[in-house]
Amino acid sequence: MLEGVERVPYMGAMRYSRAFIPTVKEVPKEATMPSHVLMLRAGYARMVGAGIYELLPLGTRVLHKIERIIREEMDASGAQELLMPTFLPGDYFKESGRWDVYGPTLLRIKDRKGGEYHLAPTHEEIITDLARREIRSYKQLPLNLYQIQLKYRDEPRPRAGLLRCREFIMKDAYSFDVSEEAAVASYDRMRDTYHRIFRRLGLEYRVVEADSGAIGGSQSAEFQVLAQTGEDWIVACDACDYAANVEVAHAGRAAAEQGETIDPGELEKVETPDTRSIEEVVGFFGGETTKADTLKSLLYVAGDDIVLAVVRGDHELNEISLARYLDVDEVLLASDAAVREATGTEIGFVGPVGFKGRIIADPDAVAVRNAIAGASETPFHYKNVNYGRDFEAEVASIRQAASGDPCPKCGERLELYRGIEGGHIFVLGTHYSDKMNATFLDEEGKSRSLVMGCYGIGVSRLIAAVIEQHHDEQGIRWPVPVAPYEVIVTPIGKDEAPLAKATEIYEALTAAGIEVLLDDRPERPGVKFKDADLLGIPVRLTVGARGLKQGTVELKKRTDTESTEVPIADATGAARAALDELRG
RNA sequence: CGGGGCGUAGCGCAGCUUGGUAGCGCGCACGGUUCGGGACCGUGAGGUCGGAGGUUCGAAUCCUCUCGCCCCGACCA
Repeated sequence: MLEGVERVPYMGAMRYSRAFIPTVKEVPKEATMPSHVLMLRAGYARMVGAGIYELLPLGTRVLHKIERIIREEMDASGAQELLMPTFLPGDYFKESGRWDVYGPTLLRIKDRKGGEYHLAPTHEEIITDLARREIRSYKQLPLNLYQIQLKYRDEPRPRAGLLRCREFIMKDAYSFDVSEEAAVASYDRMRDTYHRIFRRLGLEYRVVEADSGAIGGSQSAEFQVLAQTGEDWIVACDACDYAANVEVAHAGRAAAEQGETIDPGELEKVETPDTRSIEEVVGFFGGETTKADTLKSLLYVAGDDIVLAVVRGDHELNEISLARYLDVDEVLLASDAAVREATGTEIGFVGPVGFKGRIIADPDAVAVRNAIAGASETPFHYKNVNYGRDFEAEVASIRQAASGDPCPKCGERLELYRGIEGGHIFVLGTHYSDKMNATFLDEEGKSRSLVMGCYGIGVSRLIAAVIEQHHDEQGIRWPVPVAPYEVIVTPIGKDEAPLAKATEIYEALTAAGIEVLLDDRPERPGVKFKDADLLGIPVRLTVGARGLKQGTVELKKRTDTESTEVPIADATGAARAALDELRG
């Protein structure tokens, strides 16, 4: 027996006077975005180094809430949780080739004997190794295994608090199937599961087409949490379900908007000093000239070749689209020297007319009549450049989609959003199982490669993502399912009565299974209100002498500006009703 | 890795240009007054001025190197 130790319920209750919630008034100077500022100010997290954070008790409670939702939905989908090591021998990544491919992002460690190890940035290899050792028969499939744990990436630039860390918590799941079709079925099931998870977290998000990046794979989708502070740009159609990361988005073709009826003018070379950018070119020609009347010509190195990419002046080139079209891993913008060598002119005066190499032009670029383009001679531009007459090119969609572009699916208007990548799901196929010889025997006794999928959720990142979507000037406004406490009971005034009554209410709420914080600190009302708003607890019950006389307490939702009086006897019921209402 | 900024008390900052031995606000401790939206008065504790080297009688301040953090870009499941 532990004498004299106060027992408190596990999930439910906490007295503020005993809680470790170090709030601060001033904005820490290293933080710029709302979630970062608020997590530090409200005492949810502290920084230890760039991209390395401590989660304090409140932050940990939120993390556990998110994890719990993820576990419930993952388990419901038939996936099973396991734990894999974080500290890994280098052999597995060497076997898959990622020891080299990952480069400096992989945090490498040598042990005392000089053996090469690393901290896991992700676990495809390790799980594939487990699978090849343990899966032998189609009868063991399908199988979906997941884990929630720390991952490490030596990011070139950690930033934005928990949004981009070097150490972070991730849920990832790996599915194993007998065939591509079965793998796609697993993928679809995960997609549904992710919808449930993101909805329960109270997030506004879009599922978007995405680049599958270094992981490879035939299909992938990102779950992008919409936030002005997000790192990714996505386009989405409001009329249909098309949505894509701008990395891979295509703009649909507008129906002959540009006057194809305009007569082509005579090609004319114009001396245009100091016009290296499109802005400067437009400024030089002045008058009615707009960026859309010009062609932007960019020289790219693709493998051993140099190609000229042409987009309309007001458009941005999409390097991923260009690389895909050229079927290379990546394209690099040519250096000044390379441009001079290939074209004999300076950057800013390059153009398609007379270019003696491969030209890739965007459909919108070739549609421009009487365009202005570089003359491949310094310092000159051509006027009245027309595709077909003055230059030829391979036409391919290589520009970034932008706000107002037509949707490639339905033709309606695309809108641009910023997003935080909260989850990413992939069909991997046999990429890893082939490399690592992970096979099983099918019904006919034939050996076949396991067909895999992988599914990540940036769990710690989502804490910040939720705050980005749910805050105001005063502080955080947690959605009920992830709030560290559901109700804060705030006794006001120096008398005994409010604290005594508040304590009763606190105990009643706890008994009713509601998670409560009792602000029993001997602070002035203003301090308590400010802290309650900052912490973001969804429901506040204020117990003051004023109300006690009339037998009422005050109930205020964090998202409301007005409070309501409720009878003391009814406090628990009213709180529960308010929470239910907030949950929707 | 390129460009920019910042390191002085727990937090936010001044002092540096023109060297002379460190200050303000918040927070913290104690006493008193106050008590429905970050109160007030008084007293007090707290600093290797990021680190190393140099110049100088003397360095937070000038010089060199270095480490860390933030922002923009490059990069990025």
